[in-house]
Amino acid sequence: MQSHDEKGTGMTEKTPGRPRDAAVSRKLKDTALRLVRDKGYDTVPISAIIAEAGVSRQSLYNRWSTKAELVLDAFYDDSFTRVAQPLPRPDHRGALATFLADIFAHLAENGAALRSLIAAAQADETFRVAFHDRFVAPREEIVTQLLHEAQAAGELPPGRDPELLSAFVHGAFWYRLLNGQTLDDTWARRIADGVFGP
Amino acid sequence: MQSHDEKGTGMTEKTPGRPRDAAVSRKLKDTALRLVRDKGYDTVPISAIIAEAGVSRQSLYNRWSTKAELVLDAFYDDSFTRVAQPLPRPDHRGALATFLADIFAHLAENGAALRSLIAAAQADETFRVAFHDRFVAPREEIVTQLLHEAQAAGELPPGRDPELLSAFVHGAFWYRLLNGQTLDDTWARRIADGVFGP
Amino acid sequence: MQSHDEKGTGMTEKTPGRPRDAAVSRKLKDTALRLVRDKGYDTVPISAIIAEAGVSRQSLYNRWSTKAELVLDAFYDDSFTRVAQPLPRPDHRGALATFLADIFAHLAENGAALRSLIAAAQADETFRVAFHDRFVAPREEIVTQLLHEAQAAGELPPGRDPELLSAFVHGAFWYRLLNGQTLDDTWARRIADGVFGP
Amino acid sequence: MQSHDEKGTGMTEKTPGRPRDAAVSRKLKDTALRLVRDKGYDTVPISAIIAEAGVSRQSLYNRWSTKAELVLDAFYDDSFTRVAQPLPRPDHRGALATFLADIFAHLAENGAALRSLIAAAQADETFRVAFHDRFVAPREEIVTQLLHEAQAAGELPPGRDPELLSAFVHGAFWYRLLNGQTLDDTWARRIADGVFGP
DNA sequence: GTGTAAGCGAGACGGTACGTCGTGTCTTGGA
DNA sequence: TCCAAGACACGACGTACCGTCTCGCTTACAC
Repeated sequence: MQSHDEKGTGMTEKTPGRPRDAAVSRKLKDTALRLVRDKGYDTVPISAIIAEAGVSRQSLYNRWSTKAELVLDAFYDDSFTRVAQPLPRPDHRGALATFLADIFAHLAENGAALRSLIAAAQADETFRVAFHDRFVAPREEIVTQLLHEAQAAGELPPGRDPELLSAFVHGAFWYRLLNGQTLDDTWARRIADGVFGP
Repeated sequence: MQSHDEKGTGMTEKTPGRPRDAAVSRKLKDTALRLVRDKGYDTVPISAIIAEAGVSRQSLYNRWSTKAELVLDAFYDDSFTRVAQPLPRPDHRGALATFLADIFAHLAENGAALRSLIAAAQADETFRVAFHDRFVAPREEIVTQLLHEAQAAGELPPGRDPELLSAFVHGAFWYRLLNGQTLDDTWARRIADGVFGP
Repeated sequence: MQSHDEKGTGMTEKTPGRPRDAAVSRKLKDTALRLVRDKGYDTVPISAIIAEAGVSRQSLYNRWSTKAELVLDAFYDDSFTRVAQPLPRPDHRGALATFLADIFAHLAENGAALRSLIAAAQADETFRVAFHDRFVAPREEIVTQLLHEAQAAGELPPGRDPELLSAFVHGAFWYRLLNGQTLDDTWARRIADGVFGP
Repeated sequence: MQSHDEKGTGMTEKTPGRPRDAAVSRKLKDTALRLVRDKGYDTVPISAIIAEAGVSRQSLYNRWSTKAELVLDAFYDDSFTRVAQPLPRPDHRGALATFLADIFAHLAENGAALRSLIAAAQADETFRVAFHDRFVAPREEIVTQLLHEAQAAGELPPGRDPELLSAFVHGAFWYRLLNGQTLDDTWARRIADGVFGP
């Protein structure tokens, strides 16, 4: 629940002057999250966010340089972000299917916003990196880890390439998401089966 | 080399008045293509395209409603668009690797633009559909077809799911592209091997 | 009733493209004039002018670079601007008094605006020059001319210095105006008497 | 060398708490004076003054409500402000010329700032009054007094109107100043001659 | 001494205004 | 009807000041 992108608050060193008002950050992130979910990323102008949040323009720019960064932070704070749910061990195939099904369930609410974040990432390299580090990489790591464990447990044939399979899994996920296709439990199962084999 | 998106030219019905100047369309598409490749999709304003093309604003809007549609058309015209290169039959695994390697080679030049098109597609549903129908689906179909043939030829185990594998292939491609990772011959081979098994 | 400051319309050469809409200029100048008269020069933001005029921001900047230039043009167009009322010849002292009394009468309505224009002129040299050339100098010239004629007619002693006396006249006017003091017929008479001697 | 406008220090009543730091006032006035002289009144934002002075924003607002008041105070402190130099008696015409020449000499350095103070006075009535009381009225009084004495001494014809002549003198001064015209010894002499007659 | 009250540097904060940019529609004159 | 040129309404942007506020600290005086 703590921010990563906010400017100048990297460390907790004591700074002179009036401290940033946490409520302002809170309101901005909450409003941004809500508006982006409701109307979509680029339909929402910055002015709308600050107006709804009842906050001054400068207060936003004091914290974030871009709408993208604000929204990224907002999503990170959001529960959607919980990433590290422990996966049940014995059945790795089922674990993967469940993990994917969970993510897909969240996309019902956040899919549009996630798509717009991916889109925004294509126009801004530093944002892309931040987005990758905080959202993409952790999830990919989880799957890669799971596949390695499955291989160690003999559930996945030793010849398979976990990194590649992880890219397959996330790729299939992104590909369908960005092409406006459905992502449901069936697809989660199908992907898991495709990875572990018939 | 013929346009699909251009407005009002679907049929060759006789219209009264002065006919559209094909050179204008040509200049617009060429300029759009060049500028987008050079500076990126959303760095290039429409004003810049018409200025460079030496064409009036209205002439553009007579043909396309959006920058996205123009650029889509421009890319469609471009050689990058050739999609249906015949695949050599006997070795399907190798055919897939070659097919991917070809695409990846084109991305060296067009990757950035393609990414921005995918990004633009996230904000505009009708554009997304057009983009999908003209760029995404054909290529996916090629791979699906190839996998089916490979299965028929016994090169791919019968238990495998060609549609899913096709999603894996394109997903891996998109995933790496959109995350700014390299796509080279090695990856093409690795993907093909991942699909056909070790 | 024709503008001097409007950009790019110095000559009546035929320009290609859609011509400027005279109604837009009209509305801008009228609104600017009214608002400045009512609320004072720097109390009126540009945004208020364009909002009231129902005109786009760019349309204003197409014509004038500054609020100052717009307002100056607006005042120039205004009847307040009529400057060259012919002065009755025989009685030069009375003519001067009448001329001043006329101006003072106009100040009842425009005094505040004139003060704010003078103030604005102090911050912007080019505006100051424009203001001087179009408003100040013509009036000073009238008085100087009148004094010369009076001198020729023997009404003003030959030893007097018309340029200086003209500066005295306008100076007294400005001095009282800018110091918030009254300017009425009595003062007009008093100034005229001071110039021509008892 | 003592301030008039500073808030809350009118009397020397004992106030509890830490007393104001005179050095802060000093630094503010000095910096304001210097910056305004160098770059002009409205080119200098308050932020620049406090930054240069190394003083906090609040410390300024503790003392003055406006940039205008601060600058007014700064100028009042400045040597330019010395107003009451005794005038030599016998030759009143020469005394006036000298008085004006002195003022004009100071304007070489302070003219721009004085103009901007006059400008600021047009937008703020209470400031206008303060400015008038401290800068304008005293000087006008000196001249009026001098003219009365000259009249008593028979140097100025009894029919002349000292108040009007004083307005002439200062008016001519302001008029030329605000219109960006030169003010030098020649003009001082010319004005004096105009007042006393040939 | 200790408490109280204000000054002080620093900087956040809600505002307001600014001038620029981009978009899609429109209105000229001429082809 | 097309075309080049450019005006137009609209809406968003990021910046600049302003005057107020809230921190933590310091400085005086009163008790």
